[in-house]
Amino acid sequence: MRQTETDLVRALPLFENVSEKHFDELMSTALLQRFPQGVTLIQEGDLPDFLHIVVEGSVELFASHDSHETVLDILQPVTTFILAAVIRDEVYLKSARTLTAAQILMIPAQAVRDVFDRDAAFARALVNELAARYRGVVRALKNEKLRTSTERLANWILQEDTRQGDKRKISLTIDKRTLASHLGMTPENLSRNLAQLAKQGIVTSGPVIVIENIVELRKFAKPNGLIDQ
Amino acid sequence: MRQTETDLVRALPLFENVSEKHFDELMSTALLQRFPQGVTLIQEGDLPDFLHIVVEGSVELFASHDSHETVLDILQPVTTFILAAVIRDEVYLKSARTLTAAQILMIPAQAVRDVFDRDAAFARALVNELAARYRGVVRALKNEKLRTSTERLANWILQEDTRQGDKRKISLTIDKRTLASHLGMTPENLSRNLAQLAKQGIVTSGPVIVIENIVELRKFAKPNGLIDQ
DNA sequence: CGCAAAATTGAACCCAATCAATGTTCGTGG
DNA sequence: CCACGAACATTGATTGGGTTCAATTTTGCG
Repeated sequence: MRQTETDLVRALPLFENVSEKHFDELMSTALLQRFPQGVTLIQEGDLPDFLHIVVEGSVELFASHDSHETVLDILQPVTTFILAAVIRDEVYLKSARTLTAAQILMIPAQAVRDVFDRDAAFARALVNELAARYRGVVRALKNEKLRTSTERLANWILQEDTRQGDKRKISLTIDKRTLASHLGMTPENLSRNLAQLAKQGIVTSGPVIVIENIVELRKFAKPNGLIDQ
Repeated sequence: MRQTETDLVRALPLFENVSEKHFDELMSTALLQRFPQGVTLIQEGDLPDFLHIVVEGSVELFASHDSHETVLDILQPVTTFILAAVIRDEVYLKSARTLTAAQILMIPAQAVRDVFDRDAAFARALVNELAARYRGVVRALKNEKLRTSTERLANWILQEDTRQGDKRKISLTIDKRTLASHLGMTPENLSRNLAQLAKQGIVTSGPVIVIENIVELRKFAKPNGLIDQ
């Protein structure tokens, strides 16, 4: 593992205040691996071997039941995942697969639990990380239960515009099928919803979305600090 | 606060291994209060003053947006709530109200954060509690996204039957409106769904649900250890 | 009893998924 | 450089799950 990557991980809130000794202990047994696109990293129902951290690329978390599948989250660098399962040493509730080629740091679950028992700063950081994740899922649940799919899309566009620097012009980095499932809808519905939002001043052509009238869009989307962050 | 109640709280996994000194510190500033039914205990958007623990009665967690409301969870004794907001000292994402008359233990948020910084056992217990809660929300999200409302009801009946001692005869302790919103449906739909489940051997009369054919019901419900616990 | 709240039933409507057909884009190889 | 195929995207038609509104029945309680 190269120094730049170690530094990247070291800078994560999760490891910021961990002692040098314990950090080295965690990293010494860690693996940094490259995966091609479309690889299943973990499978719901399995017991956790590693704490995973997306260092590069993107990863989708999903779950299946009765031959249906739903995307629960899409992760960008740098993010830990399946922390809760590692902490409790219980089976994964979600599966994960790479959406793009990706680089994943894997820290043995036992090492995480060991250091967590001995390093108070790490324990505290874990609580904070978990609390943040918890709130993320609650937001997702509210988004799902309190909004229509068109509203979810409108809010996603507003957030993505902010993320891309308020250019009122968004470039899609993931394909629309993936975006659709991220937003909890079918690809067909994403098409229809984008067409629908033309009434609110949205113009779509291929992988580019232009916001012509952000006031109208905001009025329709009704962004909410207790759902969106 | 009476000794029996202190003992009850002391026995919670969250406080089990906390030192006597720190436990006393937490309890000395805590308040144990009785509330009538229908009282709003916390309001989404407010900053947390207390960590709450349901000691008696039941409490519902809900959220509102654009004049719609959805129930996110129903809590029975003995359970902490809004832990994540307290840890991070960030606004509540949910509101809480009593469903019945209830007794609530309230520990000042600052005291929780103070002890958490000094007591490693408490910090560890918090991580475990939070991880468990996190997994609970993930299960709820999967339940919502991967099942129809009739399936959610069927699974709820199976779980409730187990909880009430496998008598194949369930008594409803909460009214049907509340149950409906807990299961993510309208009261009208709960009625229809119960009628629907007659085909699977469910007989409903008033607040009593009888399971005549549990094999059929299971076949329909398709319980799943990665959604239901 | 008699009233109010809760529960049920019916009808119309809405949102979203599915199925099917068509159009578009893009990478590959001739 | 063009032709082709495969995956992706759009559009239309249909269906289904679920909400809403309205009317009626049942329940619980003073």
